[in-house]
Amino acid sequence: MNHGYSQFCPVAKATELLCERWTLIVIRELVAGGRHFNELRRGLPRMSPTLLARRLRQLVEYGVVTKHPERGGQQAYALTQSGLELAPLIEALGIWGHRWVGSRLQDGDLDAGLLMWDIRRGVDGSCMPEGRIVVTVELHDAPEGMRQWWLVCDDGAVDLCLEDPGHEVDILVQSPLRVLTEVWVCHTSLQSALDSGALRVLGSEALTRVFSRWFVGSSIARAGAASLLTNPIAA
Amino acid sequence: MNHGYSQFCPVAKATELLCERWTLIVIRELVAGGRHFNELRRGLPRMSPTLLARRLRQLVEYGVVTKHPERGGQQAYALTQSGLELAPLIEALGIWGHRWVGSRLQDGDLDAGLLMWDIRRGVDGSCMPEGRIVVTVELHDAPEGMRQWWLVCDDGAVDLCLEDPGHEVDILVQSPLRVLTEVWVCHTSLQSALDSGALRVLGSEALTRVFSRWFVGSSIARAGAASLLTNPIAA
DNA sequence: CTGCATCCGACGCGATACTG
DNA sequence: CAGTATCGCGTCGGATGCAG
Repeated sequence: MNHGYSQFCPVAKATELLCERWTLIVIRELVAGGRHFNELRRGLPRMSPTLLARRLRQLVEYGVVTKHPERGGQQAYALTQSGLELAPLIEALGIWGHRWVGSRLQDGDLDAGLLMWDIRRGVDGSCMPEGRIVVTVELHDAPEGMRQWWLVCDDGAVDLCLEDPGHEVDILVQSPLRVLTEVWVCHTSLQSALDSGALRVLGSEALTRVFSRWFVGSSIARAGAASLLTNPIAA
Repeated sequence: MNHGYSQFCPVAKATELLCERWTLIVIRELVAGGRHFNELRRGLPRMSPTLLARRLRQLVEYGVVTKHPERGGQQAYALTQSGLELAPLIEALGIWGHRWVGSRLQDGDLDAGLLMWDIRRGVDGSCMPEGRIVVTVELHDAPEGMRQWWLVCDDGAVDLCLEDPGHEVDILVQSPLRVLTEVWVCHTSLQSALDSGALRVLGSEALTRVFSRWFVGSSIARAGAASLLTNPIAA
């Protein structure tokens, strides 16, 4: 017996491929726009490169992902049609997870680097005014070396730095890691985090108002929160 | 590190629970109506009872399944609200699997006992005329002892036997295991299997005509085939 | 018969280090 | 940057046993 289920059922055949450890998380990264090996790794900090390589190879083999070389020796991964059709499935899984296991965030699930990486690609750049806006995030209880971050927004594009890029800071965010994470995954509203005083946003009034529209939460979490509104949990 | 992903993303949290080995297949069995431990086992012939017990315990712990004793010392498992909300997800997974990995049926995926068990609960009993109808299935290339089956239909209910119940046979089906499986999962149409001569349905003309409406294929495979019609794979 | 618990062997996985 | 090499451990599968 290999790793299969020895079942003809289409659910079992799909599960054989998709529900091996890490596979769906890798696909989530690809759906979110990851293209290169080490770019994917940033969204998968606890996955060993060996296993990521193996999973990508499997996905290519099953026709879910393509891999082709770019100039400079880089390899570019992309979802095929069959992979793109997994996007609604990932979203449904996220909605279910948000609704039913979202409150089970253990301390071990908190990760400052992962959070900031997800924020970098998830904020709504179209909200920001023209020109360069620098947002500093201070996570005072994060591990040493992961406490201060800079998000440099320039015409919709966002850069993430762990070292001071030297620009003037426009918005300063201060929060415990857990609070910022819970706001980002739409488990707590930004407003209630502000009201409680756990999270602070400092800057000009105009910019702090923009912040609340810019910092909307990860797209998957937003979908989960939206489905909660239309379909509340029965008491 | 335990078995988690150390990620706050709702997809990762859902995956931690749902995408462990066998978990989704167990839920599929519950969605399909399985209630008791050994009833579930019939749909999971390659899963060890130890692991099934462990998975059920996990699902109860996460509030996806409830377990309560019935008269006679039996335990009844049932999906909670959160478990019921996984049904569309399972279906979507089945549709994807049918579309993209359905043709990857290896010989090891064929299982006469599992097929007949799935047929037993998947046929459309409402098509059958009043009174008792006995359908015999002969899978001549199945393993010794799994070659002849009786489906006794009585007012919508269907009984599956591996030994001759002694009634008169109304419909006789003869087929290789692979052909009947592929028809059941809607990978081959019943008509083309009949035309090729691989599959034979013997009996009165009226009953063999009923058979084609009765033997419609597993519900998950039907959903997959239907989605193929409305959304064909681009060439 | 149902619903597990226990033991053991195999292998998938994680961590770390290293290479073209 | 994009992986491969190696090794130890944990989890899974299979067989067996057993209580209600």
